[in-house]
Order: sequence, then C-alpha cells, then structure tokens
Amino acid sequence: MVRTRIAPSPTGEDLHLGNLYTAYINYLWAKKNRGKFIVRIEDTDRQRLVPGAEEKILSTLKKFNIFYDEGPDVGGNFGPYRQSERLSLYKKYALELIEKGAAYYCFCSKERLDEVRKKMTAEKKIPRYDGQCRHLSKKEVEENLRKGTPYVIRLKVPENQKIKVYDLIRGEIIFDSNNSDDQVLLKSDGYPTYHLAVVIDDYLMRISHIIRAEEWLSSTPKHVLLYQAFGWPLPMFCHLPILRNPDRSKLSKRKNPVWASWYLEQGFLPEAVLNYLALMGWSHPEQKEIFDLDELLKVFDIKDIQTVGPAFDPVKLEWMNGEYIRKTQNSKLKSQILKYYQEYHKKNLSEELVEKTILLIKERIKKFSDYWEYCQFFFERPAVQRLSLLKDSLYIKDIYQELKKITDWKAEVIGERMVRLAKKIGISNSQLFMTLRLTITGKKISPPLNESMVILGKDECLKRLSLIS
RNA sequence: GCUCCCAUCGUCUAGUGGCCUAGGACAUUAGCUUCUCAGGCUAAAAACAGGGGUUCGAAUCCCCUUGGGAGCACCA
Repeated sequence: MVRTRIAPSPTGEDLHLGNLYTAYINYLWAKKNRGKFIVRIEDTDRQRLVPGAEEKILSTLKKFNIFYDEGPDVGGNFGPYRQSERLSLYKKYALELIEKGAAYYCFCSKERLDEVRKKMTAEKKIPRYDGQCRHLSKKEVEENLRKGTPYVIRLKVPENQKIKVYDLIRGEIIFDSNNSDDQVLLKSDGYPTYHLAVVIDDYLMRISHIIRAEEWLSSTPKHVLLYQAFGWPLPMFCHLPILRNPDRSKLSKRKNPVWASWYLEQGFLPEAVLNYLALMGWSHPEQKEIFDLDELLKVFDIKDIQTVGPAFDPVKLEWMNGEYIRKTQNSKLKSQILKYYQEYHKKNLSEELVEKTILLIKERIKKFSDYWEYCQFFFERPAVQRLSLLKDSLYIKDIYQELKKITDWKAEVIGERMVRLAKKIGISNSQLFMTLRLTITGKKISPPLNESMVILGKDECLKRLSLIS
C-alpha cells in the first residue's frame, strides 16, 4: 500500500509554493498507486508557530483540489495528525534509543554550545557538537537528572560508517557518518526535533514513500540511522528538486510571490497552476504541455523527475492560465469570474453583464484579475477627468449625432456608420475609433468597441459622449 | 570551509552512443489578420559550460576543471 504525506509547518502565512509542488507530487503518486495521501502538521517549533497558519495551509490545499485521505481535520486511523498532540510518543521512543545505546543525554548549556561553536568556527572547523556528554557515566547522568539539570537527547552517530541512502530519482547516495553531527532528537522543552518526529511518525503512519524537497537530502542519513536503531524497515526516499527564483536561488518571497494562495487571489485557476507545476522537472512523454489530472495520472512516473532545480517562470504560468481560460466553457467561466470577484474583491458583479462580456474578453485575459482591467467601464462610468487624454474631442459632436440616428443598435451597424463618418470627416478609422474608445471606456485598450457599445446600450453610450461635449 | 546533488536555447524541457545540420513550449523579433489590445496563423533569432579520454562514432559513457544549488541549529 502506497502511503505518501506532506508535513507542513505552520510557521508562515500560508502554504509555500514549493510545498504545494511537493504536495501535488505526493498526491499524484498516492493517486496513481491507489494509495493514500496524508497531511501531518509539524508544529514542534513553538517559537515560530504562527496562529491560524494551519487552517490557512489546509484550506489552500483544498482550494487547489488537493484532497487528503487523512489529516488533522479529517481524521484517520493513524492519528493524531498534529505532532504537538503526539508528544508522549516521542519521549518514549527517545528513551528507547537511550536504552539501546543509540542516543544519549546531553546536559550542555546553550552558552557552552555557543562557545564550542565559536571556537570551532575560529579554528575553521565545521561547527558541531564536540560530544562531551557522550561518555558521561551512568552515575553522572542520574545525578544530573535528579538535580533537574535541563537536558536534551542526542543521537549517537557512529564513527567511520558509510550510510547508504537510496533515492528514487537519484539512486544510491553514500554518506560518511563522520560528517553527521550528534543531532539533538529531543529538545529541552520536551518537544522532539524534526528528525526524531519525522522518523517516528512516518513509521507509525506507515508512510511508504517519503517524497520531499531536496533540502532534506543531507539529513536523510540521520533518519536512516534512526530507522536502523529502532530496527524499522526503511521507506522509499525521493527528493524533489527545489523550485528556484529566476536568478536560480531557492524560491523566496523576496523575489517571487511564494504563497500558494497568492496565485488564487490573482485569479489563476488551480488546474493551471498545478499543470504548470507538473512541468517543473518533468515532461509529458508526448511533450504535451497542457493536460488534465486524469491524463497526468496515466503517464506520470516519479522516476522521470529531473534533479535540476527549475526556475519558476510566472510568465509561462500566465500563458498557460490564459490557455485554460480560453478552453473553459462560457457559462463555467462566468460563474468562475463571479465567484472570484465575490471571494477576493468583495464585489458582486452583475451576472447578466458578466455573461455578456465573456465572449469579448475570453481571448484577452490571462487571469481573472485582468477582467476588471478590461471591463470596469461596463460596470462604472469612466471618470470624466480620464477623458482629458482625448485629442480629437472636436469630433465627439459628429459622432454623437451619427450614433443618435441609429435605430438598429447592432455592432455591424455601428461599425458601418462610424467608418462612413470617418471618411466624411477625413480622418482614419483608427483615429475615430480611438476617440470613441476613450470616451466610452476611458481607456486606450479595451474589448472590441462596437460590441461593447451594444452591451452598454445606446442611451448609456450617448450619455458618455454628451458628458464630454 | 566541509558534505551531498547537479550542468542542453534567456526560461521550462526532449534527447539514455549513430535517427541531432539538437526537437517542442514560454518569452523575444518580424509579417499577415485588424477600430485598440488580445487571440489566431506564418517565419526568424536562440543551447549541448570548458578540457581530456573511451569508441568507427558522443549532448548521451568516464575523469578533471569551472559554474550553480542544497545542507551543515535545542528551525522545519
């Protein structure tokens, strides 16, 4: 049984884009293998905990249609799914490790640790724990415990050992144990560190594939050591490439919008974002770029993912989102736009108007936030001062008179009359239409004018013209 | 600094020893369509990091150099 998971920490505003990517791959792999996808909240860092972050992360996941089979709010047979609710477990296992000689108590103070680190840095050595408490006698340990000296529990990393990690997309990687520090497993506040908790939980939750970002690759040997110490079978490891900024550094919020819901707020479609994300480090065997989940599930294989960290290109995402919008059914698009403006802009747009304008903007917008750029003038009369852009306002009266005469208010008719008028006045069609466009829409860029005027209605158009002249 | 991962157009990638004068997509440029902007269509420019091997033959295999990334916490 394939069981995958993501383990986000509620320490930010929202789900990170990189986590969304990881979540999607985990979700895909579980789906593809008819397995289960699990969400576990890793909230063991009490200092960095952000209230509300957990809810936000879970809701964002759902908005992207990434549904999980087990998780803190949906339950499951391997709960609780919040590490802060599993505290007693970790301590028990940490003590078991001590029992087995794979871990030890460390009573070193923060100050001493800092000093050791400083000294080592000064000596140009890798800053790491010097192992002072490693050889404490049983008596000394008991003495300290009785006195109530604060302590942590550290992993006793064996010396001169080759640790083999098998990664699904990279193959076998060999680490030297001498490069691993005696990692803290249980903090002095009684909370486990990531390394301890992740191994215990993944084991207890029967996770079969640990699919996570590459940043975890170098701590994997520690995890392997833990599995071995407990005598637990190793899961499959799979380290995904890390998404990069355009400048190739790790995707960060200073250089790119990194919160997953930001893309929703901008009016990107979840399917488009996910489709684009699927193309990060992976490509469709037939080189298709646009495909839905069902198709992806058929051809996706985690082994085909590349190891190079791809740059996330918002421009290509925009293009793809535009493609999605263009292939969406009009009625569906209408409700999506309505919903988008309701949810993210607190606007209740007229359903009728949106429906009428869909055809005019479908090929023009790349994301829903563009809709307002194009269509605001349908809903609100443009501010008069914006019409100061107008150079040819002297023709407004002629245009007004001509339009007023039209009884059959249709796009073709308006078009014909305007072309004829331009000829009569002796100006180019472009000139005349631009003047009219500015008057009607308040902008130099707009949907097709004649059709827009039909939607607005004759009275409103004349009104806008009269306000100028 | 140390350890690990990696290296094809600006970007995402195809390519697993001969189908490669390296293919596709985004972006860019030009043309056509046209009332603006889009969209559509057509075309152009654009890459195997460098050096050694192996081989009849290398983008593809090996080594070195260079370059990039990640990790080295009582953070995850």
